[in-house]
Amino acid sequence: MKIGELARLSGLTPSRIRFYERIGLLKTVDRRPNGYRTYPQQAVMILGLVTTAQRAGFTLDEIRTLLPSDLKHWDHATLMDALTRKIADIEALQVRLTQSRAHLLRLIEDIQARPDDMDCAANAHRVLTNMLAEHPEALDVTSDDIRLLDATDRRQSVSPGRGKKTASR
Amino acid sequence: MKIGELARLSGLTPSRIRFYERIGLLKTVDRRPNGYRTYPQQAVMILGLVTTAQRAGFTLDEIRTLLPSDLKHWDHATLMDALTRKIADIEALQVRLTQSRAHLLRLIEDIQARPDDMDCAANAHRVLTNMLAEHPEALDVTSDDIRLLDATDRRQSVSPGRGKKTASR
DNA sequence: CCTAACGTTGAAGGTAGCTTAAAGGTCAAG
DNA sequence: CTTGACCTTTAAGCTACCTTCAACGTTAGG
Repeated sequence: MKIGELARLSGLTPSRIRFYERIGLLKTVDRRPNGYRTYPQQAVMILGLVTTAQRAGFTLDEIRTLLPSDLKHWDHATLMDALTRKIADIEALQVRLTQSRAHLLRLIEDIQARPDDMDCAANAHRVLTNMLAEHPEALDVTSDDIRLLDATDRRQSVSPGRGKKTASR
Repeated sequence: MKIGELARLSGLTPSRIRFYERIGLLKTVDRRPNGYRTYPQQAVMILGLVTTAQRAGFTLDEIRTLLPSDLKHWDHATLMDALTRKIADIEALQVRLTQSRAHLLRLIEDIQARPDDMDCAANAHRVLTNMLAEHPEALDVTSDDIRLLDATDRRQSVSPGRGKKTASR
């Protein structure tokens, strides 16, 4: 079949199919005398495999190293290993997402939990401080630093502060 | 403070801080007579906020539109809306990941469930067919098409198939 | 024969979020 | 005075995954 038909059958664009060929992902392609590419039926299955693997989170590079030239001769051990590691990756990502979600929920609650006697600016400050205190890993900042920020921010200071590390003139 | 110190306090590289300034993410910056950038203490908090928001899944573009120039004057409604939608995004992603994970697990099981009397090639074919049959959305392919592939693959056909444009919808 | 649809190529563009390079100015210490 | 750490700029590069463009050849149908 020609590239257009393969595109229709696989749901990919011709440009994408040619791209996959260029990067060595689709090797089952011949040429007709007129220069047109011609594909075996198998190509549909290969492309389906590629997009499926992509949805599962594999990069094209990974897919290329896993994909045998002949769909019948897989490297069983390598494949199983890759699948297992990909599952672990997914699980790690799920953990991160769960944390992010919880973090956002806490943030929403925190914003809404504004004491009646607190104005918006002070509430903003309170929420921000809580948030940054919750994740000190990213900020190379000690609790001393947080307290310091706290103070300077409250004073709305833009003047040359003279803290410990913070005040390099 | 100068950019080096801000980099140390925030945990970001100077280039990244300059980059954020260039794309309008960090506007609290002045210049000394010698051309050096100089930042208020607040900048540490802003950068912390940016990286935190990034970890939560916000793009820099989203962060820019949400970040007020003054940390004390947030657009409360817009912010809450963005947070809520981001949580929904995360949940959608979690669903997808759960599906991917389940899919990979099924795939592993399927590969291992090779009947004793089946050779590797046939098993590979069986697994592939199951897999592609499971996700017809991506492939613009009917079960008829699958059966077709099935057949041609078995016959190892590479012949000039001017196959009827089977079910090209 | 003409036209529309299809095919070919190589190069460049685009997204997101930075980093790196090149070429230079500033500053404090020894 | 020199060294080295710091600062400046613009431009280009990088990863991943394609798309788009320009310029051109081929084929099927009327």
